[in-house]
Amino acid sequence: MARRVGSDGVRTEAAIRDAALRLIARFGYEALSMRRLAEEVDLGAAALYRYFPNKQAMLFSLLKTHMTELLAAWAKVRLPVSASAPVRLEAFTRFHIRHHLPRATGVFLSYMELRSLSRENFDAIEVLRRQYERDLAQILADGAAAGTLAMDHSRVTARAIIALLTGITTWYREDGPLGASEIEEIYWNIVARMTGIKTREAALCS
Amino acid sequence: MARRVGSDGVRTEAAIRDAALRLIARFGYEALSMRRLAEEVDLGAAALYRYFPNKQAMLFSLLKTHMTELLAAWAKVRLPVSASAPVRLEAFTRFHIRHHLPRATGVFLSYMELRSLSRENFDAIEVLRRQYERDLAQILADGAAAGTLAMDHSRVTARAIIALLTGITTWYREDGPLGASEIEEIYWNIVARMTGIKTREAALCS
DNA sequence: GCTTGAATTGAACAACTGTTCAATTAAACT
DNA sequence: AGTTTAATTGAACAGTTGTTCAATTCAAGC
Repeated sequence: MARRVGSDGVRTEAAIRDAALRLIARFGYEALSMRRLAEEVDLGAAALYRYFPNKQAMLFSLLKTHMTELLAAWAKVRLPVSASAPVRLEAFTRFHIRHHLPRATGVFLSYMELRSLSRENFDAIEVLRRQYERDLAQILADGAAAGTLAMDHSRVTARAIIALLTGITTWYREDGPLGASEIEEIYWNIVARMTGIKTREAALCS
Repeated sequence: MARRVGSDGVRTEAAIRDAALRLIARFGYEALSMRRLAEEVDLGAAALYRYFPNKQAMLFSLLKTHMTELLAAWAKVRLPVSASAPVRLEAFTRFHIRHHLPRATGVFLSYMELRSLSRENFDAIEVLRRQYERDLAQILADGAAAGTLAMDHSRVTARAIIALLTGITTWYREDGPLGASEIEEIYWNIVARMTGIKTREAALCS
């Protein structure tokens, strides 16, 4: 039967999280039963309760991990405010695409299953989401103030950009016609245009 | 009252559809039980099966109605190809926002619960969705060909625009700080910029 | 080999699932 | 009135749900 790695509970937990992400993305949180998930990782359903106190906590843990990983990864590549807004914006755009494309299932979950969270769990995730959004809005506001970007509402534009970039994951396929780097270029051009960049690709507006 | 069909069966069905839309948007399709839905409209659970053959058919009906209404409404305001691409694009943008803002729950469902559809039901909805998307892509392609718009990939840009516009429904609140018409202006400016419009607001690029 | 403690299990629980159907009520038509 | 048809129901069916727990298997330390 299941040839588990014994006391290496870490690998087991990772396998559970992985399967849970995949199955929830495919069928939805409510539609996924603990028995089905357990079967996927060759365990009895009861064994799952050694890794998560209950189903809701499992979902919360998945979503929270996704968001904290996102913020941690962004913190690593984020440019200092001393850099110009267009350069910081390009860094954000490329980072967002690079980080999200290989994590399509996690992204999907994070935007779809928020409603399955209890109120307090939802609030905890929302705080993280807004932090990310605010970071982008700040870049846009800085650019508008410095005259290197041109847009009407930095907060609204930030939301629009994130929606547009995240939407990639709904149609991107690894074996599709467009490669990740092509997509990166196309979308960076789009973002550059919609924020009225002036320092780069000025030819676009001539 | 002269019709043979039902006392006010139509009104009952509308009430059921309404409640179903609301409850599914809030808790998800899988999480909504027929008994809970029936309770919401003061019926026994069994009575629902007079209006829909089963739960899956109900969801499909809701999503299909949403999409056909969208396409029908768009067909009414769509401009002929004789009009310039920028004008047609503006019509599309404003239409999309006006149509979606008062239908937030339906929109949410249409993008969230696709995975809860059976394969064939999914395909039927997908056909409609792509038709809408192709319509926008055609406008962009026409504009690019005529030189009145400038973008790299009309298909990709069409998806980006729809994602960005539809994303409004995730944060728009009727009692929020931004009114519908304000949002319409902001987003039309965004779309105009990202498609490199040349005939209007040329000052943006100067 | 024996002990220890963690990992896993099968069985059980009570509640809930979508769906069916004969029986019943409500309404419409004659 | 009565007759016909539509609308609704309660009860039942056969599964499934998340979760608990005593009993068991397992891997490592002695």
